[in-house]
Amino acid sequence: MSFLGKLRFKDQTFKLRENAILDATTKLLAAKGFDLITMDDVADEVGLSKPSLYKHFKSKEDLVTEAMIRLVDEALAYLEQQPDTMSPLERLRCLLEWALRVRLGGGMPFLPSTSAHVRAFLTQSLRYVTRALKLHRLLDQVVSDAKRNGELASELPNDVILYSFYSRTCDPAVEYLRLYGKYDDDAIVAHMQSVCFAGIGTRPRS
Amino acid sequence: MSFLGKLRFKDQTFKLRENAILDATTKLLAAKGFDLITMDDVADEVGLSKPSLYKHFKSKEDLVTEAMIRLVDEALAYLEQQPDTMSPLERLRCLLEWALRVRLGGGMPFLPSTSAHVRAFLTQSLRYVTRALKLHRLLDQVVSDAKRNGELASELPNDVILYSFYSRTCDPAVEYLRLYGKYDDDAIVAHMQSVCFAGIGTRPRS
DNA sequence: GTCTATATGGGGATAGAC
DNA sequence: GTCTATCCCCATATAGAC
Repeated sequence: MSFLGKLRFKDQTFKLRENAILDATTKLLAAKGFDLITMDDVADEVGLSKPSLYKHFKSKEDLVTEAMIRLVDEALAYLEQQPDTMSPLERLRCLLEWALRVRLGGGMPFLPSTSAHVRAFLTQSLRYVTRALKLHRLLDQVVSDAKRNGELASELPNDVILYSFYSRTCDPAVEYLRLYGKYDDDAIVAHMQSVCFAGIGTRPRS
Repeated sequence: MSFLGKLRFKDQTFKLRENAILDATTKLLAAKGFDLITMDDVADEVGLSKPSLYKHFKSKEDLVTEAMIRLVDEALAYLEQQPDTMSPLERLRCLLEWALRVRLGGGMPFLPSTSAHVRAFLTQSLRYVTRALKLHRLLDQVVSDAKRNGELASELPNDVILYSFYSRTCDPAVEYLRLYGKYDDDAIVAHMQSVCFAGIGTRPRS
């Protein structure tokens, strides 16, 4: 609860409620996607009425934007918390694991590939774009380091690696593996990491 | 036009119009996604009025289902047309290239990962599911063959390989590479194939 | 089978009382 | 700031003339 700082009591409860709303939004977004969510759904999930929602967020798009911003902030926080001793490759492996486990736990993937509409209004939000860019720049540096270390394919351009990495965090294969493959979370994470870094082709014998 | 067979003239024009509608639907689906398409959009694109659309397809969901079915049929046709001399790995490489080029040309990815809603009603359609399953079984055999040949990672289960492969055909990385990476189609296909089969990690020296 | 015109319903957003 | 009740747009789907 440290994020509350020294707010007055009323402001604290306000912040807490806002976070509860964002939690519900995140959960519903993961489950149903933007277009299938109604503001009534969110209100019901939080145990609030719809008009109260609009006191906190001025529109559905604004609400979702804030949820996405919070998610990127969490990713940034996760990166910063990694110990300096970690190799670049380990950083990426762990970040992928973190993102996958967030999803498997009912959270959201942090790339809005799901909907052209969502992508459109997110890129309109300066606050979102700023954070996304910051994350992108940090990871770009990690990728450069990893290539220099010989931990990532130096023949691939950085952006190819990065976009592929992002795509793995929101890969629909995860849902299919859980639904039809009946794997548990650990197995799914392991397989996704394996495919992400080594592909589906034959690997060199170790 | 051989698909028209020996239909009477009226039935032929009917079939042709139906195909034009499906073409428009496919194009719009790729561009905007299911939720953002309106039946007016489709009608305008074909040069028809909305009620006429409903003479051909009884609902928006039905329309989209038919478009997806046609797409899976095209994938099946593409597979069958491959020469017997092709290795299993080559079959997969070429199928991936085919799917990616369909997308890059304004077409649709053949996995409905885009929307929970779309996935829901597609899996309700027996005709769609039947075809999707047929494609899945065919590819499962190809994967088994490739593993036996030492062309694919034998340590990965078939379904992990297959779902990963499907995901590459509708990978959002493609759009990002085109939009922000400024790669041409050939480069995008090459990079996506490279990442799909060898991952982003260090590759063995050749 | 094609059109113009219209019905229907759902969901985003708000008015106004408390 | 929270609620109940309501507005109103928009998109799916249809009625009915030709």
